[in-house]
Amino acid sequence: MAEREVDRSVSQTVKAQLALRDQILSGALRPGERISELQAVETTGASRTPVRMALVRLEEEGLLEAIPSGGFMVKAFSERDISDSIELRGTLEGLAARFAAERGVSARELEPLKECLAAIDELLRQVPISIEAFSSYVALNARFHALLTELSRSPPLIRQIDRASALPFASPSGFVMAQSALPEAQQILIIGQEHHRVVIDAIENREGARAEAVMREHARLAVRNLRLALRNRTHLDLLPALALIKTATD
Amino acid sequence: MAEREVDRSVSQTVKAQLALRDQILSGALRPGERISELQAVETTGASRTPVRMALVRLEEEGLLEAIPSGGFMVKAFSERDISDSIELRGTLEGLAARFAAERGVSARELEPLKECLAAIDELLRQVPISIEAFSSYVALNARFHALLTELSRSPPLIRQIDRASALPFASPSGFVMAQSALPEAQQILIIGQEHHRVVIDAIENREGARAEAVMREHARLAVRNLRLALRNRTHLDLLPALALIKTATD
DNA sequence: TGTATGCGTTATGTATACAATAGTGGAGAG
DNA sequence: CTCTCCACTATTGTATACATAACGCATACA
Repeated sequence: MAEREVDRSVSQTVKAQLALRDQILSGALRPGERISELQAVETTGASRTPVRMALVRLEEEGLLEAIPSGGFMVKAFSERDISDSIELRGTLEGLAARFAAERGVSARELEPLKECLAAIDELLRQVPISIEAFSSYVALNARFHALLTELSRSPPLIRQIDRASALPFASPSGFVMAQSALPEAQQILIIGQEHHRVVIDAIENREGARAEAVMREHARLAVRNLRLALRNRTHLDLLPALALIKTATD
Repeated sequence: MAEREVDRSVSQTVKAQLALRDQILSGALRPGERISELQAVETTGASRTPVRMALVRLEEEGLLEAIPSGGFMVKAFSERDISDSIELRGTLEGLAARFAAERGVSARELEPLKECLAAIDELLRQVPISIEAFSSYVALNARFHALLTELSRSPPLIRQIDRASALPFASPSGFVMAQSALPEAQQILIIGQEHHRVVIDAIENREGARAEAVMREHARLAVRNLRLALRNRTHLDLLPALALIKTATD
């Protein structure tokens, strides 16, 4: 019998949660597939109690679905579910931007946002963009959105946005990855960057309505691009998050 | 030793979750107070495993907060947290109304909404409104909002709205309860009812922007009323949900 | 041949035992 | 008298044993 290798650095619950999430997002577990606790115990190395806690968390996170008769299955999403999630997130980010604008933000707090902006500008100067630069872009973009969310100073809203981003395609990096599958990718990234610039400007000038509007437009752009990207699925094999979309068209 | 009385009709996990939620919302457990598993085991009648699952769920729900060193405590909310949550919910409901309007809703689907509307009208005809009628109003109002949310036909959005309503004051009945503490309560309920009427009309005529706008206004009204109600706290002792608001002014 | 019923297996729900850690109180020394 | 350190206790984190319910298969009967 394999003696259990216990890693004491992180809790078993967290370890199991991360491992299971990886399995789901990587597509190792397919949508609709039932997830067996025993199997999860073997693959994660934790015992049943932490595995169960991880499963409950992932269910609340929206990646799993409880089966009425017991147990959990990997949730399946339709294309519309995904695009709705993106729009949902854009709406919440719009509210965050408005809060930031209305409540006032010091120049010092905007500094890191502007640094992000400048760094992204630098990356986008390359035509065409390299793989490494693209991956830096994804990270910077996610950071920009996270910082913007923080500016709202509203813990409930921040929490909700985090939740809404649990679905990989609803997260900023999800946007970006979907867009990367399009031929006109770089042009789209530049438009998105323009949105970022406008929202900062609106927040600086305390124009709440404008800040909100541009973030919503930002999300609508992402929705359009996602739709386009899904039309030519050829490029999308690389996107593990796509594994979550049901194969059957509903 | 007391033999454990096992209720097989519902799962122990659900039973524990409901019991704990009750304890929190009723104020039996105060904000900031650490919640002891052993104590929860005694009060809920379930054993530690289901209790822990319930605690995890309540944490994801936003009612509890994980303590870094282990365990959970009852989350405390500032007045702004609550008002932000109401506005957040209004924003999401606005999106739901817009989706409903844009995607089209059959007359048959609007029927139950209109019945709600009529029933509420009937109740509000009493001046002043009786306690029983008021409690019917709370239920009908919650039902109206739930039905409206459903019309969006967007599972991710519906899910998110449910989540956003976990905080008691962010729920429609929370709106109503806060409003009920005001002298001008009935007048406010009538204004709210007017909003309901407008959103139905907008959805029927497929005016997405108008449907969205009125739901957001609806929430802003609730925020204003909450602020007013909190000014004269005298009436609010009756609102158990208030137990979640931190006592210390931050 | 098809359907229904019963039994067996498997997986989940629940309970509890064990381990480890953090917090607390007391005692001793400076 | 106060501060620090050690030990003990209480509580959480983890593992596993036990109970129970669901699913599948096989067999028998219509």
